[in-house]
Amino acid sequence: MDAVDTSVKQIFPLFESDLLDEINAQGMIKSFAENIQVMEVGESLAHFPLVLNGALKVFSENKNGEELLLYYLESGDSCAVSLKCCAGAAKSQVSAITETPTTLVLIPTAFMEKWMAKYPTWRSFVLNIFSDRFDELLDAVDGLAFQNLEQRIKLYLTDKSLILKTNELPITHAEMASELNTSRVVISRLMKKLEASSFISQSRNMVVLKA
DNA sequence: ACATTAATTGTGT
DNA sequence: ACACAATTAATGT
Repeated sequence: MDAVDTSVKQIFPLFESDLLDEINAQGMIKSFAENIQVMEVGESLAHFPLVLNGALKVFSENKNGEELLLYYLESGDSCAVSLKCCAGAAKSQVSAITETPTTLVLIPTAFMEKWMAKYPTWRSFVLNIFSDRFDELLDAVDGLAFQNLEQRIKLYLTDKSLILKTNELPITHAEMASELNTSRVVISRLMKKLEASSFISQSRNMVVLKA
């Protein structure tokens, strides 16, 4: 399919054309609607995902069903955790859910390593993915360890508005609570504060970031 | 247009 | 953390 080639090319302009051809030949395009579980804890991966467009959130989930948001993926990203899984044939420790309608290119894991050796651009792409995600993870951990919840909320909201490309965020306090894994009441109280300091304004199912 | 209900948000202990 | 009050959106009549 030529559509594959052209869109991959647009998003990963650095890839050499041989590599694009291989992606074109081996990759499968898959589109998802918004709010679809793309990956679940415990699932093992036969394919390595590249995000063409859209956005997904990646989070870890404990046995009680509590979530903790790790990071967002958007166009041009991929997931370091799935890289690890490919390499070690390990099972995924995280889940991913589409945040907007999303399309992915799925590449059979077998090609991962071949391409690493064959294509310098692929190699550096993969290394970059690792480094980017690692940084984001550090941020997340830093937030957990050192920042107060108010800071985390601010970060969460600004991040989300970046991903969704709007500052009108259709979320409930309960959803935020589960992603940042606190209780809803605490979120409500902090959100009230943020509203008072006119960082946001809110109404039912809606938070608006102020400029 | 009004009443009923369910979901979301606010507050006091 | 819990319980409950207040508010708002959705639905039926």
